[in-house]
Amino acid sequence: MEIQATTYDAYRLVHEGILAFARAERHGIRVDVEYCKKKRAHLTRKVNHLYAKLRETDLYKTWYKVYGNKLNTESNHQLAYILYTVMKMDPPKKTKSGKGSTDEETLQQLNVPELDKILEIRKLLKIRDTYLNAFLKEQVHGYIHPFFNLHTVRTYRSSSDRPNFQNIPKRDEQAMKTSRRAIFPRPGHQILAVDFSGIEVRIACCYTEDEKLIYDTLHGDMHGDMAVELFKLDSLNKKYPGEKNLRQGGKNGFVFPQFYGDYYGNCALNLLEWAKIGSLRDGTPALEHMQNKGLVTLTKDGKVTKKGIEKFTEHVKKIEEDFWNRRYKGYKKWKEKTWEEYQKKGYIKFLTGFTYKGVARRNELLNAPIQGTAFHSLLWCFIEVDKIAQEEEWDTALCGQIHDEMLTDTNPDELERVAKTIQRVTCKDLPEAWPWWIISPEVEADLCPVDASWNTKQEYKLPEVE
DNA sequence: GGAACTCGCCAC
DNA sequence: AAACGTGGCGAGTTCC
Repeated sequence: MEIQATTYDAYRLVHEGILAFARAERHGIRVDVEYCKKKRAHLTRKVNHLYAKLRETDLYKTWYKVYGNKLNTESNHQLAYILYTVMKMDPPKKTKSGKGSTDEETLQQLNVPELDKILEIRKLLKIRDTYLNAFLKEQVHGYIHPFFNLHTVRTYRSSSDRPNFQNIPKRDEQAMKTSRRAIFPRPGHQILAVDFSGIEVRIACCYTEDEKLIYDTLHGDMHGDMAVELFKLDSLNKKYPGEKNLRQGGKNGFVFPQFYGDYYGNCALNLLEWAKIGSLRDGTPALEHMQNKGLVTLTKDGKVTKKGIEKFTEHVKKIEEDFWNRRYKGYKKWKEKTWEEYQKKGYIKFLTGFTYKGVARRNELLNAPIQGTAFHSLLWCFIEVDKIAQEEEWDTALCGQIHDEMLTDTNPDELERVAKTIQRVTCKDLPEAWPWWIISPEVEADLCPVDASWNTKQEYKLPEVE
């Protein structure tokens, strides 16, 4: 690559980034203190109610016999001892340090109805303690001031703390609503969030210059294509919910894990989980279809047999080989070249001028430039938008950032101007400033109504910029 | 009584 | 041969 950013460019990005983040931190984010208090109490009542039910169960009675007054339902250590030592159940999964696991997946597999109550309690406590309580602890005069750090992450991404603004629930409906209901714009303002679409894949395009990857990103559907191959479908259409699930499986069970460096063994197991909730447009369950295609064998009650898992794993192995050796061979070549360079020199350089050095495993090393550079693109835009906001004396302010997304606390009168500016900076100015952006960036936006909390966001079509 | 650890779980 | 990248944080536990 002939275009080479310098270390000084990297330094400047961090320097200006810190200043822009400091302004966002000072601005802060409004929280509904009364709501947090009320909801916190409400969750406590709910949890107590669940505790009362749990106390009636056999599991609890066994637990009490062993621990007496030291019994603590939040202690996974105690729970593991009860399940795997006292009750002598076989742990379906072990933790890194080799003890029987008590995470959600494991407890569900154990098929003990009482454990569902523990999971429900865990979920509510997570919302109460990690989010609502943290907001209350950190708020000053109704505003939290999350920090955005540029000095903590090996890949030169950012992190956030006090409180962490980058892990507020989004996927789980209840957790999302309960947590984000606490986050508000300034009075009379509205929250606008703009995020890059598939930025890591696009950055991978810039590094690898893989023609097929570029084509698929712009015009194709790599997740759908992979689902078709993995589940041996004739075709796939997202408009059928069962087939949409299979596409999700292709994406989250294969494509993303592969890009992070996972291998066919884990992917196969993952994909079988996705297959359970997938079906064809004619209603055929995905697993049944897969059996018809000879990908798995099922027991009478519809479970995948051990032999079936082996068969499917072999199938996924072949698809993995094809994925890297044929489909994205340019990407593979880049991985080999980059790993070799690192082993020879002890470091690699990012397109943004940052140097990655020190001991790294292969997956870490190959992920770093992509993750870091994706974030630097957001950071560059954040700085630009912040500068324009200063120059033009906006009443609107940047107030936060989540790796590939920026949030503004927006004056509705300025909404169109703000949206246009962000659209222009992200999609036009960025690739002009950094010509190694050989594929066009794209952004999507969400907007909340005026004076409405973050859980009310709706898709917002950004104005066209010529 | 605090530091350092494990585990689980939220985000990208 | 091995096999998922980057974080923060609450709670429990262990160590000193």
